[in-house]
Amino acid sequence: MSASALVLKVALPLPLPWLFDYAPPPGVEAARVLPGQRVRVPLGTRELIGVVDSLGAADPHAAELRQAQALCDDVPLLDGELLASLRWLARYTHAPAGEVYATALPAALRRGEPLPDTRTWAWRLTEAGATALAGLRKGTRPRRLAELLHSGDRDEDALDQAIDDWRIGARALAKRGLVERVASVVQMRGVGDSLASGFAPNAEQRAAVDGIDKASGFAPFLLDGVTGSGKTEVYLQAIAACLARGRQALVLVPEIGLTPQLLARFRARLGVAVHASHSGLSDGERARVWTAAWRGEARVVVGTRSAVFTPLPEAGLIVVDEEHDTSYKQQDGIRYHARDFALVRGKALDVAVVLGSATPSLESLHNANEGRYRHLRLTRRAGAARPPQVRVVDVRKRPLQAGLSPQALDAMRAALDAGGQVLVFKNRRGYAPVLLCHDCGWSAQCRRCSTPEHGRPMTVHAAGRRLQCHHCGARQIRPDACPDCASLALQPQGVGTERLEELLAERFAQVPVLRIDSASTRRKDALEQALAKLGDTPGILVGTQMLAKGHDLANLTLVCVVGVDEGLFSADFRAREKLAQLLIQVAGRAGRAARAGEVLLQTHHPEHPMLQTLIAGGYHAFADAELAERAAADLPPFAHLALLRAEARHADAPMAFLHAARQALAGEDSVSVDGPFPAPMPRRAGLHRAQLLLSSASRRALQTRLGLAMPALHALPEARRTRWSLDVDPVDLY
DNA sequence: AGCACGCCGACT
DNA sequence: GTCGGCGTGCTC
Repeated sequence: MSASALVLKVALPLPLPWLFDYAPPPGVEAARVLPGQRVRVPLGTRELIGVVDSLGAADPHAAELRQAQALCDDVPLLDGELLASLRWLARYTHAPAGEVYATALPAALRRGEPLPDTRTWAWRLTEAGATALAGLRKGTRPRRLAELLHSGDRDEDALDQAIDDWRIGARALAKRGLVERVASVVQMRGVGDSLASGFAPNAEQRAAVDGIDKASGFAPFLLDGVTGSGKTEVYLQAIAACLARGRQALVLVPEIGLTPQLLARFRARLGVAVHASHSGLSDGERARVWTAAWRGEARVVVGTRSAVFTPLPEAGLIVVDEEHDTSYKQQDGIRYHARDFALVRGKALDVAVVLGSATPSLESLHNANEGRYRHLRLTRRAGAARPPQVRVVDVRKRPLQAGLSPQALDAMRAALDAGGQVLVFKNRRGYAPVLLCHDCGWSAQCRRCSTPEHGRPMTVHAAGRRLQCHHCGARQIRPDACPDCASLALQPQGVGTERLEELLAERFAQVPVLRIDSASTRRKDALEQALAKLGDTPGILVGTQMLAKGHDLANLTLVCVVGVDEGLFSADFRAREKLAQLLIQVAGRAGRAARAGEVLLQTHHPEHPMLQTLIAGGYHAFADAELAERAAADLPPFAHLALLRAEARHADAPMAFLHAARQALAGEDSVSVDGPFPAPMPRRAGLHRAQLLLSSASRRALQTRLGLAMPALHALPEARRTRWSLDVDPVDLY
């Protein structure tokens, strides 16, 4: 092989920041290979599936050149806009290209499996089948299937809905020649017809739909609409218009937002196949949806976070529903943000991107304020829903039982006695509790970092014996008594609610107490089933964020929120934003009931400005105030962050690595580097964890600094003794 | 990330 | 005497 011969520069799914050179596979000319093609290559003793990143001259520093085994496809799977956007993502996250490509491909394709068959299939009753129908035993699966098919062919999709495990019956009947599988013709109903029915837009909805419709090229929108204002209707109209132009639409939803009801609504209204992509699907199903989109067959894809990697050769629109939802940020592996990446793709695809929420993220509101997004407001609720009454309960010096005050328990009793239902929300538990005085509400703040306007909470460390500032690293011994009121009732927040369900079950033994958490709701429809079983009868639901959305509870009359103070005083600067979003969502739930609901907030700080602003002025008043605070404190969206994390078995390895990393990251310009500090949760799964925080008002300066330092970080000897990762734009600083 | 290689403890 | 613990180093 001459020195000037072209080699394949292959991106492999390894945490190594370089490409691997390979000679083209036997019988393949390098010049005929295209970037984005999958290749099977040898590496050491194993075989891997990589993606051709580019073609070029062999790297003289590389080891011996080996030969790729085979190309997996005749054409690139990743090409055009998607390939370009993924390259951008690799650069932005400072992740190896191979890991980004692997993340973008569905698991089956990542393993090198061939592109799946994406034709839709239907089943038909043969003549023999029609004759034999009456002879099949009644009530059996084959009989039910045959009966269904007797009235006409059915798509496999439709069969999935109609008969559980119909394939077993189909196999039995097919063996006897009674049914056959036929490629089905995609039926497109008149899109306009189906949509027009039943939609009478109000002026705001009309304006939103028109704005999105009339946009040409890349156009980001923030669809900012209160609960029940009909955002989904606006999406449907915009998608219908997109379909009518002959383009594909991609809709991203949070994991809990992708319900069978939502899909049914989309399918019923749009009149075309709606492909769903989420973690509940098998590898094969996911690969089929991806491939159908790649082939341009799938016209509407609705999916969760990873669906942002759906190929869209004929893209017309991208929708991100509940754009503030933090589940859009991947928390391990490639730490991408699906909402942000959707915008990058929308720009590259030159299409409209609609971010929808009743409680937009401060990032998106800031972008709208700055004129980077068009701000569409929906302020009117459909129907007669009334906002619930919000009551702030001062729990200072009150005896709490499993975190509940006597007032809350009394209110629950009253609501249940009146035949109503009760929701108890636990605010997401603080991972690094702050110290709070139960008698006067004092909380531990860092003396060095806090200003009168902006307190910097200290978090409880070392089994409760020490306080530490996560921002400047200051430490102090935990005081025994409150510095303000000398009370001894100092408590780390976030403890004491574990027994909540137990207590409620004990106290209200005569009604059902349903616990809804991520474990119990993982199963499809588990939440719906639990709620259906409860019906309209009195009962208590206990849970976290998960409960904030979903099925309407017509008989819900009381919502209690515990853990409000954890949100008010958390060391996590996003805690107040998340709390405000939760409270607004909760209020939306309570407001949907036939009778006016009540929301009860337990706090040690009834006068807290955040609560007052939120209750009196609503989410936007809160957001304005919070944005002002973020600006004053140099926090996102006014500053850009990157977090370098490290963890290892040995206590000193992460700190040693981060100290060395700090040297490598040092520079002259406007990027500040804080740390390394032990992580707010300093030990997890037997590993010692620490982190280094970078921040800058200039995204570019931060990116430049990271780009320059990354090769050095990989080369550090300390890097081999610790697991480390970089998180650009972290949403959680732990 | 895997996987091999390598050098020290309790087992058939 | 060997199986296996995980530390270290390497992968075109």
